[in-house]
Amino acid sequence: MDVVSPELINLLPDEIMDTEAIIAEEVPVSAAQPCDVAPVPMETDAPVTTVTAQNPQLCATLTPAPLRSGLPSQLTLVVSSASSLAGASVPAGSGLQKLSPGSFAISAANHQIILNKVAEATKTSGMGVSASTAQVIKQDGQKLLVTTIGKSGQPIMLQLPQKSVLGQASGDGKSPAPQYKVVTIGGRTELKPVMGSPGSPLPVSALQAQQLKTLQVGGGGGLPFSPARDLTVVSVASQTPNATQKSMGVPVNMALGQQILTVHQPAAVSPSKGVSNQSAAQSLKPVQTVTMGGSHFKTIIPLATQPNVQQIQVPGSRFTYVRLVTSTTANPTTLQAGGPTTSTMQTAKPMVVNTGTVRMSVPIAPAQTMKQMVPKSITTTTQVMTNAQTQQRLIMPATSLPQIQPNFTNLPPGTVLAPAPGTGNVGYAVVPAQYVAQLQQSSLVTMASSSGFHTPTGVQTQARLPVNGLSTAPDSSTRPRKPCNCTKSQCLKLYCDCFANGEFCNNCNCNNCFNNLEHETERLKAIKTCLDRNPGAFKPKIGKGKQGESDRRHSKGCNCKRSGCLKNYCECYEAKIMCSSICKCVGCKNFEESPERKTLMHLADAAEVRVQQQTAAKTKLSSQISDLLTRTTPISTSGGGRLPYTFVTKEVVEATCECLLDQARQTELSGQPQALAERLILEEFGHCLMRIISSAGKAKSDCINC
DNA sequence: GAGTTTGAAACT
DNA sequence: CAGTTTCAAACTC
Repeated sequence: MDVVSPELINLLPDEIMDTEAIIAEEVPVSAAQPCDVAPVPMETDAPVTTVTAQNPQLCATLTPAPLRSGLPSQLTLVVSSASSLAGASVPAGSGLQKLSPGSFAISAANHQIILNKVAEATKTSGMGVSASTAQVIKQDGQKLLVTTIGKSGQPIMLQLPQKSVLGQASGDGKSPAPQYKVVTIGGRTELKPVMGSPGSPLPVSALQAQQLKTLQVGGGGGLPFSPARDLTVVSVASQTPNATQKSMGVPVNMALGQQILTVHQPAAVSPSKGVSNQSAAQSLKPVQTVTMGGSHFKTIIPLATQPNVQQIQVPGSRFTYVRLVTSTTANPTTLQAGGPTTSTMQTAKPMVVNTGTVRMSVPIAPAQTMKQMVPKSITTTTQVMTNAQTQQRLIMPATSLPQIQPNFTNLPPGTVLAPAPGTGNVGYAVVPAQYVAQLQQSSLVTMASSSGFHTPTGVQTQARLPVNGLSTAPDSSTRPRKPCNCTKSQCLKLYCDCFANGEFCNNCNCNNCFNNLEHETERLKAIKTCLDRNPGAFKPKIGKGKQGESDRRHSKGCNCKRSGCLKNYCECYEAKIMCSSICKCVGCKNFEESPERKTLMHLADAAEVRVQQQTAAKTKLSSQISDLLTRTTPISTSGGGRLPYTFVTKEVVEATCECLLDQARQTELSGQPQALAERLILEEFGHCLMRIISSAGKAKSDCINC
């Protein structure tokens, strides 16, 4: 049975697809909760191993089975709970949950174990609170997919709305559309019972604390995402129990570190991508829940081993979109796009990390660099965010996007979209790839929601070094940016360079800045306002020519009146391009043959050379001094307060002279008066002496110490 | 660092 | 669309 389509596979975290992991993995049942493995008659099509869990705590045991072959491997899986799993097919009190032989299959191709028809568990609902809530998979027709055990040991549960995949098989309308629950049992030694302790009267239901939200972001239905790619994502949101929510017990450990991923399963057998499958989307169960820890259950995300960065590559868009995920108290909601639901996303791996308070994904970098930047910083980030008190959110709600952004491709990177009405705190953030770099360099990620994700007051977290913006093309997505100094615009108008370039303010000097995730709503409104005024407001002003930079030109042209377009007031000059016919400038001197321009360029080049030479000379001098001091310092003569004289070697003198000559050249090139030139040279000489003395003194003290 | 100049953005 | 105002960066002293 081909349960998981290639599209889905692409969506799955690596752990799930790790065949080796499951093969090599030891039985993941926690030692603390030993499980009895007992053969139980089941309605299975193939002999399997049974996995039992001690009542009332659940545990699951997977007996490693060869999965490499294409044939369904035999596996025994017994999930049992004496109180909750005493289904009809399970001897009462035996504590065994039977899985019929036909109830599962192993899809070697997908490295998944498919447990079918665990509906019997629902019959046990009356046997106790635990049974009624979550200890078993109780939805009739549901199927449990036990995926491979991730190397990281992170259980991953996937919900596969089955109706869209296999629901056709049950098209008689009488039998409920089966659903697949994909559960990765990766606990290893971390595997712990999901249920409460035997003494606990109440089985702790993860559903009480969490819920899954299924979001479908489709393009064909008017959503701003790519029409070619639809994505269903699920947020796991903390919540209060909701009557509309269906609880599903997970007889495996879903403790710390779990990942929950819901993927809208497209027509698995359909070879075509992008085929509309709206009915499938509509068939999504609004809520799929997993019983875990307790009402206050929190999941600590072991990010070090997980691909936290989730990116969504939108065809036709130059941006990489990422999801910000936080918990939410919103009611269980299924957000669906109106358009096609076939998931063909190749690059995105929706992964919702669940915490009791905060969950997130990290803004993303270009796809090609994604994996490089994921690990460490994300870990730090998430640790911080786990402690936060507020909730972050998932990607953009399909229902609200059209209202917010008529043209998604015009969204500036960094756009944070407001939560959709009625969806609680679920929202989306579209973050530019550049911002990833900011995050990468920032030890603290402050993706704050309006409800209180804390950012150090008054401190932006931009990590990008303020490099002269002139050095790179302004339309470059990687252009370094100076910190802004906005005071009145709240950094929400195009006056603000950060905002205009779709970046969050970071390490800026702005006052009352709203260009951050703390002010998502305001920022969103501002973006919308700008786009209403000018749909291309966030498009690069300097368009690339057809044949490279030589054809770069300002998209609108400048309007300079007094600067002659030879100062940085002029956007053309600032971008190091010449004015073009579309410019409306007066007295323009920024054209190819302009002598003024040539002079300026010459001076600029000279200045650049000067800086380089100066830097090189200073570096050389310093290194030579250090080298000489380490080799020739006569300690015996360095007693008292006198410095050794031997450091004034030939090399030091030569390096000093180089510095002085460089200085002389620079003053000459810049046309400085002789008096000033002499002064600058003398000053440079003084600097050299200071460095020599300083290095000598340091070397002296070092030698004394040694 | 304060003040001025400049031109894009925003506004009317 | 044009004129005016606002704004922040560039520039000067």
